[in-house]
Amino acid sequence: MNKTPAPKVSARGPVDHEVRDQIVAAATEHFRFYGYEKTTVSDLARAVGFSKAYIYKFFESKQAIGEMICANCLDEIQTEVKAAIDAVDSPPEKLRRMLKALVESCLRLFFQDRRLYEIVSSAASGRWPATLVYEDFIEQSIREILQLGRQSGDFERKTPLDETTRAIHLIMRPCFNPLLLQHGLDTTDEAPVLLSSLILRSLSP
Amino acid sequence: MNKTPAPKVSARGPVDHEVRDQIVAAATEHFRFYGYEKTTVSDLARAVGFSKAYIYKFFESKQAIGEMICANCLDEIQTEVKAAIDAVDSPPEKLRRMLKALVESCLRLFFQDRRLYEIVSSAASGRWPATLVYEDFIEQSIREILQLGRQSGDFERKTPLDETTRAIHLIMRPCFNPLLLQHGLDTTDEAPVLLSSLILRSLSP
DNA sequence: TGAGTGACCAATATGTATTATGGTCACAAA
DNA sequence: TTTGTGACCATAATACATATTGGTCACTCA
Repeated sequence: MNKTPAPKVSARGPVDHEVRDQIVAAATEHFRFYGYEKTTVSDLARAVGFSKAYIYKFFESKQAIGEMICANCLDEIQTEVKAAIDAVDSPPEKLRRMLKALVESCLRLFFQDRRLYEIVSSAASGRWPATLVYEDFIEQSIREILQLGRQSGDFERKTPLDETTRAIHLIMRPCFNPLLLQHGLDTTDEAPVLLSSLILRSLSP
Repeated sequence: MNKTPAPKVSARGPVDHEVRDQIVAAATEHFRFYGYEKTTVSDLARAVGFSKAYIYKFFESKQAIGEMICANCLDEIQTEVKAAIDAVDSPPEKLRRMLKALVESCLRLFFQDRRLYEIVSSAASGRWPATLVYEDFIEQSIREILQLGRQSGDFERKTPLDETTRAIHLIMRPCFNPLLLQHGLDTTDEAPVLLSSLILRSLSP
C-alpha cells in the first residue's frame, strides 16, 4: 500500500534496490500478522528467498526494519491528515477536519492493524526518529492553520503564535500519540468534536 | 499522614478496628519501600505482629489492601486540589490553581513515591473504584468552577455546561491520569500554564 | 463468642538449563 | 566489484522443575 518513500535513517547498502523493497514488503506483512517480536530475521530472509546475512546488507538491524515499517505507518497517517486539511478552505473547518482525521487514522491503525500499532507505540516510547518527524508534522500543521486563520481574520491575533500552537498540540496529543491514545479509547468518540469546539472558541477574535 | 478516612469498598470484619489501621499503616510503608508486588501478605502480617490469616479478617484480598492505599493517595491529591481551589475567589484563578495543584500533586507522587504511583497507575488501568471517585471529583470540581464563573460573569454562558465541563476534563486528563501522565513528563512544566490560558480564552464571554 | 492461628492447597513467581535469535565475518561465485 | 552465503558467537527467549505466595478453613484458647 505504501512504496518506501525515502531512505531517511539507518539504511545500509544499495539505497534503491529491488531486494530492499521486497524485505520491506515481507516485513510489513509478517509484522502485521505475527507482530514485531514474533517475527525473526530468518523469517524475513526465507520470505524474500535469501539468506539471513543478506538482509543485513540492507538494514543494519532488525529495529531498523521496524523503524522503516513504522515510518510508513506514520507517513500514511500524515498523508491522510494532510488531505483532510487541504479538502476545505476555512481555517476553523481545517482545524476540525485535522483533528477528526487524526483520530480516525490512529484508531484505524489501532483496531485494524494492532500489531503495527504496537510497533508505532514502542517507537513513540523509544523516541525513534520517525515519531519525531510525525510530531513535528502535527505541530507544523497546527501552526499553518493558525497562520491562515489569523490572516483571514477567523482567529484572534493577540496570543503569541508559538504559545497557541504549543497549547493546541498539547491538547491534541492524546489523540495522536499511540502511548496516550490507548488509554483513552473510551473517549475517542466525543473527543474530536468537543476539543475542536473548545479550541475554536479559544481562538475567536 | 492520612488516617483511613472511610471504609468505602471491599472491607471485611470490624470496620473500625485498631488492627485495621495498623495493617494500612504497615502496607503503606511496605508498598512505598518495596512496591506492591514485592510485598507479601506475610510481610504485612509480620509487621503488625499477627498471623497472615488474621489479615484476611480485615481485608478480603491483597488487592483490597492495595485499593485502600491507593484510595488514600488519591484522597490526598483531592484534598490538595480542593485547598488550591478554595484559596482564591476568582473563578478563572480557581481554574488556574486547580490545574497547577493537580499537576504538582501528581508529579510529587510520581517522583517522590514512585512505588505508590505504580499502584495508582495499575488502579487506573484496572478501573478500581477509587480512581472512578477521583475522576468524578475532577469533573465535579471543573463543573463547580464553571458554574461560579458563569454566575459572576467571568465565563460565557452559551455553550452547554456539560459540554464545556467534559471538554476541559478531557484536556486536563493527561495531567492527572497516571497512565497518561507518565508519557508526557517532558511537557509538565509548560502544560499547566499553556492549557489554563487556552481554556480561559475559550471561556471568555 | 470472638480473637487468633498452623496447616494446607491451587496458582503464580523464580531460578536454571537449554534453545533460538540477532548480528558478524571471512569467503565464494558471478 | 557486486551478489550472496554458511558457520559462528554472545545474548535473549523459552521451557520446565522448584519454591513462594495469595487465600481458606478447621480449630484453639481466652
